[in-house]
Amino acid sequence: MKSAKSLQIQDIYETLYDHFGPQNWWPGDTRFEVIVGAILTQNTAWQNVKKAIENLKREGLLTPGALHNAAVEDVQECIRPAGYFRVKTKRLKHFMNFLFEKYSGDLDRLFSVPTQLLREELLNVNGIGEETADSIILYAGGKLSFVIDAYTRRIFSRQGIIEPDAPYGRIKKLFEDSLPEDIGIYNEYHALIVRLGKDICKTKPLCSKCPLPPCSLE
DNA sequence: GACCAGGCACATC
DNA sequence: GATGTGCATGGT
Repeated sequence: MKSAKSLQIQDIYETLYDHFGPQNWWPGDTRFEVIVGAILTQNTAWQNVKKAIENLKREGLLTPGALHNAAVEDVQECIRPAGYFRVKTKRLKHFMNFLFEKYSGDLDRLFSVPTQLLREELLNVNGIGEETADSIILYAGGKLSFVIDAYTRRIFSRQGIIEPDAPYGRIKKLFEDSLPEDIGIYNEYHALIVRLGKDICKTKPLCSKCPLPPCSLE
């Protein structure tokens, strides 16, 4: 038995997919690159994160062992373009310490942990909050965990489907209860929301170009 | 030059 | 428990 909100959430997925097509996220060649990107993109434009990732790759630091052993100053210099470079270096190091102390630096072992427990463990790492944890689980681990972000709040509150200040977990549960348990859909839906947010539904929205039903701004 | 970007931790009340 | 603040670079 699906609520009206669930049906809207399903309809909006169809609309966005038809409008934008598949987004093929996450941009990144390896699981480890996805994890690093998830931390670096916190409150930061992906454009800037790309430069940081390229720097890390060029310096040979984009593997668990290399990043774990890298000097703090070297990491800072690579990720400077992504902003918050001091805090983000700490956050990367916190994750590496967790990965090596608990899983010997082995991502296969990390992602063999059941999703719920994995999420709790990631949230215990200083610097990994709910969105970053869910991004890592979904896009690096390929496991079911819907990602909520600022765009999701903005777009779906304007649609009258959620309260703008609803807790993260409530929004996440609404999406997960509304959608089939399908990695491809979780993957594409969040990516499509970001696409809509970046292109159209910004703080200054271009509502004339929005494929969604009329919202509270129109 | 102001404003924004695919958050999070921590201080303070 | 709610609210405020620091963190930093680069594009519009």
